Amino acid sequence: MDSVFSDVDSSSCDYSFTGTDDEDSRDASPAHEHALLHQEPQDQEQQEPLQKKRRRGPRARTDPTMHVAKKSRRLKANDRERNRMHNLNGALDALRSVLPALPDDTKLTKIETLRFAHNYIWALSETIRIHDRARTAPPPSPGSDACSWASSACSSASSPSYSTSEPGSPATPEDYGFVQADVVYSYRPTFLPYDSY
DNA sequence: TAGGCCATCTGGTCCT
DNA sequence: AGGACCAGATGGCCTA
Repeated sequence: MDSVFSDVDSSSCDYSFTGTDDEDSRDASPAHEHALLHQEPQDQEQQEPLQKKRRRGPRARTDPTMHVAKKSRRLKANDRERNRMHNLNGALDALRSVLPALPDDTKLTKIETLRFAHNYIWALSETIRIHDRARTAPPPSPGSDACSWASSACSSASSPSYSTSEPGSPATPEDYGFVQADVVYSYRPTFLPYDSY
């Protein structure tokens, strides 16, 4: 079963209809399919090291009786969808690039990236809010640590970091707790709403 | 080997 | 009509 796809060139996208019958291959020649699937968006994919190339599974076969015109539309739709997802992933990479890097260079998963970005934005806005309040409000009493917290947090806002326990299980607030000058931003009990996603 | 993550295909729905 | 968006399904890759 696997052998059906195992010999598909991982560098190409010629993985559609490879299992269809003669009837199909008659009208939709592999060359045509290849042309359809090798419009622009494949370039970026080919620039990547061929480490993770997904081949379509059995489900990726189309109805053998499908008309050529319909098949062509499907192929184009597949191509657009692939391109769309590549764009989405590109945006996700851009988002990763502006987030504080993990100490061990671990790449955040998609969901981790979104959650972390959410928390990061929250932490930054919170820093600004506290900083503004500290500037406009009268000096707090000596016992209050709001000002000291804000100042320490803001003075070192250049390199926030977060703990990295288990990349695959971002389930604890500590995983995404920002630490700035020994101030853990997760002081807010409901800091991480990710469990409500 | 199981589970997590991911890429891809696919058909449905909505929008232009 | 065709494209964008979405969610479900499926199988490959990787790691514990």
